[in-house]
Amino acid sequence: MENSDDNSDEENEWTTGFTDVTLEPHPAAVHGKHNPQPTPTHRVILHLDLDCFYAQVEMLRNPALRSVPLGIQQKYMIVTCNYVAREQGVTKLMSVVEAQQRCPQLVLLRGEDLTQYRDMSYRVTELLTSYCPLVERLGFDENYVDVTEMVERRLTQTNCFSFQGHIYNRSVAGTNAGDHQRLALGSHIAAELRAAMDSTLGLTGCAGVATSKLLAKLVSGTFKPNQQTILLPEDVDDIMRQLGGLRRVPGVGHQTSKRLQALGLVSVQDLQLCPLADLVKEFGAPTAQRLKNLSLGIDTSPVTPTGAPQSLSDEDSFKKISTAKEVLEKTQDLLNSLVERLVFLNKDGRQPQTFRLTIRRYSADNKWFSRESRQCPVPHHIGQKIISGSSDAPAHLVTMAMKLFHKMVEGSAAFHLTLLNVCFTNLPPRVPTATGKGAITSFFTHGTSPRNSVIMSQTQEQLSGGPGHVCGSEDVERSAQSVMTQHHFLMTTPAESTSGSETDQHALAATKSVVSSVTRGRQGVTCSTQAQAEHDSTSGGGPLFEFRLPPNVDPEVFRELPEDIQRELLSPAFPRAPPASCASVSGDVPARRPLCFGSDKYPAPHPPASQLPSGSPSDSHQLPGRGDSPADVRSCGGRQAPSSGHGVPGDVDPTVFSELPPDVQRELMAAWRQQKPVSKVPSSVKPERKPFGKDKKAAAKGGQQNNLYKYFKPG
DNA sequence: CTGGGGTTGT
DNA sequence: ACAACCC
Repeated sequence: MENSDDNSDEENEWTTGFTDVTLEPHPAAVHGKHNPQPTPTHRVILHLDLDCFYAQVEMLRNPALRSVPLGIQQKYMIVTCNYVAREQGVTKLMSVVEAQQRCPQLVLLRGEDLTQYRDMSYRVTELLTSYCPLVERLGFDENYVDVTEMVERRLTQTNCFSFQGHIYNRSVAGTNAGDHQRLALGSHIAAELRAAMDSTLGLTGCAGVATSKLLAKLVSGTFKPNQQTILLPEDVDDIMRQLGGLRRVPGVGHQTSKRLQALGLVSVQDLQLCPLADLVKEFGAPTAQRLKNLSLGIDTSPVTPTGAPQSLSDEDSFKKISTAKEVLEKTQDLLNSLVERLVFLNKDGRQPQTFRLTIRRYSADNKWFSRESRQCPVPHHIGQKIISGSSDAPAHLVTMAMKLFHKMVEGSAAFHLTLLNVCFTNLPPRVPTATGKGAITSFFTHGTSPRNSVIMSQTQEQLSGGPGHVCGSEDVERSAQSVMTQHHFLMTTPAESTSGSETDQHALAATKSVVSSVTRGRQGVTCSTQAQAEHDSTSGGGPLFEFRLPPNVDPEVFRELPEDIQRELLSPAFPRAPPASCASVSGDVPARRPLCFGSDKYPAPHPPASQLPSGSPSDSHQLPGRGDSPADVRSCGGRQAPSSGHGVPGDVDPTVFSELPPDVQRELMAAWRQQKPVSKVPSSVKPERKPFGKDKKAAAKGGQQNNLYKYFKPG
């Protein structure tokens, strides 16, 4: 909402001190007992970092991999590996050869195709966003969350404080949580978010709790894996100096550290003590101040909600490409998958206005450096074709790409490329329409729409309540109602939409039925796909995605469908056969495991995190919606089985459940826990409900129900 | 034998 | 268009 920066009308004590920093680090954190006012004086920032993310995704898909050393390979590199492999000396960014020397039984999976990782990554961000709107992504496996407002809210609801997880450099027992109320509350929120990630997505990770992004990130990795750590203000200087090399400061990259080294600065302490004037000469005032602040552990940068991506690119590297024909074919492949991705992403109708082609030329000397690119505008009608799934759009794009290519490489000259990249940028900011359709499509967005986010987070706050506050069932009901209402919008035409819980339940039942039929359908379809060819995935000049849509599918309608369902429709076989190396490990590995949790999907031989070197002893699984007694009961150290039996009623297909948006999942679970409204949704809502209406266009403009039924009709 | 993505700033 | 940063 527009008043999201609301806390600035009060005087804030903490902003001024940072600009003229010549003093030592501590911002003197006195959030005091003398000041019981709710005015937020200190931020509480979380950094969440998933454990060996790609490996975790693969182990979710095939739990047999949990017990073997697993590496994810891109070209000649191990980009990440599970902890079994790490115990045997495999590390991130190690060459495949060395990894295999250290660990001959290492199981390798190809990780060049990021599709599933990206999908899961956005599910995580989406889940976090459903609790709190201020979520910033950093890569695929890290998120910052600004939980200041949630903390302030809980501050008003409790006067009993405790820490969850570790405290940097200190013992929990010897530290008074009452002296660090906000960070203490933040640590509970961190634990809840991690528990939510585990129980709804089956993913584990670390968290850091601190007063800035910088500090939260630095502290989050103190105890790995799957643990969390708080940094108290009095330990800021320690953690900074403990870093040692300047290169380890986030924001100081290779170039900057080299320039600093040229100034004689190598350790964090060197930079802390360096006169600002010296830095200004080398870097200019703004960067100089920023660098010095970083060295002091000072970082005022806000958590900026990432929202929908601002660019989409697809690239491949190779040893050599030296003919125009090869360039054309590679470009075609890249464009096919890029366009496909854009359509997936394009639930909200964004249209790229710029296209860019990037190359890397081989050069023995400066192998790494040279990337060159050329870009051009995307004509409006082409953009239209792209996002509407028109079959000839890629042809136009290939033409554009080759023109751009020849702006960099002369037609007659010899060349040697080692990389090609195609990229859509300049995606226009989304304009939420005032119409009903706008509201509907906003439901389908990645949860990154501010409007959507705010709604969800408020809902969630009501659900979770604060420590010490037992959430009233009224709150739960109202919250559930709000989400049901959105489903109702989704599933009914405006004419039918009367308010009332009964209608809402029918709408929800319809959702379940529809999703159920499609997910079940695909399980029959998918089986025994090929062993992935050694070489590249998708063909040379393979069919455009349009051809893979069912014949009578309106692309516009298609765009409105949930992502998972879109993907299923586009590639029913979902070609993801376990590579040969995997087959040797477990002959039983199925052709394709649906990418979601649930007892029938993930056999869950052990609950996801339970076999990991145990998390912090105080980790509890406080599920949202369960108003727990005040925070001092944290001896509930045992983990409840997270992913398998988390309270989904027996008459609900876990597959169906898992395909619902994460926030809706939580709403439903909350409602089930309270034995509330939706529990009486009939279990036998099999596709008996009649599809009606066959007018595609009319359906697309109006309610979604007809369209959905058209796709998923039982026949 | 260093990947396949992303963002911001100039 | 590129360089820097992040993972």
